Amino acid sequence: MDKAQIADILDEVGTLLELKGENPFKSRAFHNAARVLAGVTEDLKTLVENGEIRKIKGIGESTAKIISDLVTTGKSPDHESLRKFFPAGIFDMMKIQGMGPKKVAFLYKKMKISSIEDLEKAAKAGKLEKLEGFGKKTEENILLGIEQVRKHSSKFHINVAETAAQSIFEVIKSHKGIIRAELAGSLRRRKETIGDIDIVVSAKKNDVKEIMKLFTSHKSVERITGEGETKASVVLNVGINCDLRVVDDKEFPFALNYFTGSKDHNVHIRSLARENGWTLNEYGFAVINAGEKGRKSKKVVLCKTEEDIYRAVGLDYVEPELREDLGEIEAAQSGKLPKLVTYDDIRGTFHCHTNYSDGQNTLSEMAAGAQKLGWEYLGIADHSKVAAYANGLSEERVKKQHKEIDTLNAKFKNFRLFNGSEVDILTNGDLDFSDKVLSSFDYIVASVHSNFKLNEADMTKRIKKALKNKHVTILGHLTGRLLLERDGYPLNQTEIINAAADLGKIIEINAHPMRLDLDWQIVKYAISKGVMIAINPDSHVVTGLTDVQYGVGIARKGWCEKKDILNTRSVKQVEDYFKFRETK
DNA sequence: GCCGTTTTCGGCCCGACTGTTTTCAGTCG
Repeated sequence: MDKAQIADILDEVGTLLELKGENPFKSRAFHNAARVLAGVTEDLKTLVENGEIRKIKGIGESTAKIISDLVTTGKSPDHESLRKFFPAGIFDMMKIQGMGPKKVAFLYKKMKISSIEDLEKAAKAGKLEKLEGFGKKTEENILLGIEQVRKHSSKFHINVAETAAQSIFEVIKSHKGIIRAELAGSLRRRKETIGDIDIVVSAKKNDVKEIMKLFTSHKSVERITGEGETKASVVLNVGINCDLRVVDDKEFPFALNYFTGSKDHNVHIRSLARENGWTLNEYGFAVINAGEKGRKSKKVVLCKTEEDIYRAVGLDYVEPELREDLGEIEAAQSGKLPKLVTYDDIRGTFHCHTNYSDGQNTLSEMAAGAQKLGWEYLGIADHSKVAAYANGLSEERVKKQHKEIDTLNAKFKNFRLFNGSEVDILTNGDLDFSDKVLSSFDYIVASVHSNFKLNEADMTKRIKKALKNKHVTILGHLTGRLLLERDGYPLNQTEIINAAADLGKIIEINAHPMRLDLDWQIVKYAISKGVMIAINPDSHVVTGLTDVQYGVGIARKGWCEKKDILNTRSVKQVEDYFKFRETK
């Protein structure tokens, strides 16, 4: 059983304890252990065998026992005995907005409701409104919530969320009463997938009502789910939840910090504030009165920016991308935060699509976008012919594109388009173009886009065969996170990286350059083997100019050097990031 | 359940909003 599965079970134990109505701190301990475990990089089996697992902060006697049981036998008696109390469908019910552990457990005990279907039936029959603590409104909201769960994914890819957010954010930001405005939450932390959009603004009191109205009446709002004096919540028509919070300008940095999260980062920061005798909330610091615990007096530390807040609790400024309570706070205490790759470090990217295939922009628009960002090159890698779904290029269209690239390149100064192709790896490991056509490109990205259902051994064999093709420069999306919330296809990543190391190939990792958490172990392994990596958040949805905004090519050695596009600064920073992660 | 360089017991972040309630529990982030 792997680490992710074990973390899921610890989470489930935490939820089961909540359902049982146990001490909330007890259930939190399990959720916390799950999170800590997910960030552990060492081999779990070794940690269990040598007892080191107990030394990890957040993993105690009980959680270590569950982990140990799962690692050695694949089963945990503690987990299984808890599962007997509630049927599996109960977890689905908790995905419905407004349905927490108390309500779910109550409905199960009272009415034996144990699935979304049961719940829907009961709500439609009007059986819920008569129950204690429930009412007509709750019943309606449950039905709306069920509809939403069925209609939409609970997570959205960052560029879907960002597009939705920008449209409403621009309108709010342009209101004359706005003093400061930021997109917060996981969007600001640049997570790969986004649960909901958080907007934090500061404004004069007189304008608050109008700003709230502007928000709830925006054209992209499908439904208003909450509307108070300073906070409103809506569901946008793409299905994503969006919250607006309006505060006084002196509270803005605190609100921004609070709503950027992550929750675990906030909790840790607050405990640091407590050590100083303060409480911290979204409005500011307050001192805790001695003797009268919990009572607050006036604010003690004036902070104009987030930097000030971090300084006040003795920390270096922590970039939003690092705020996960995975060691960044300890690093900030000792001045050991890594310097992140920034957009200024990016000199170009290799995996971009144009409207020749499934991109949204023309070659010249893409080139113009890249130059506007100060980049030195852009690699065009449209799809190959078998990718009919993506309007893949035939041999004739490849020639046409090359001509157009040549014409454009002749006009550029200090900028260059590389003519590449994202060529499909066919089921048998062959590539989708002949050798002759392949040799007409500057470089080839070889990717799997079909037959994902092969078993691990066959998929690995297929990719290794493609890697051996001398024309292949980059293996596209090794991590294979092609679709939202899908973990990609089965393949032996270690074996592939070893092969790439032997053959001098580049591996593409689909993760935001500043957020390599999801894949950092495999990236670290690649670097340790001397394999060059190219990082993209998710090539499959990165089409059109969004490529230019998100994509990053990080070259380590080899073919890029020949073309004078080595990006040593970024590599250094990525390596620093890994060193930082490694010491956690 | 987990933690601790003042601690092995007594804390554990904190507030807005909703819907149900006559003062608050539950949910959410």
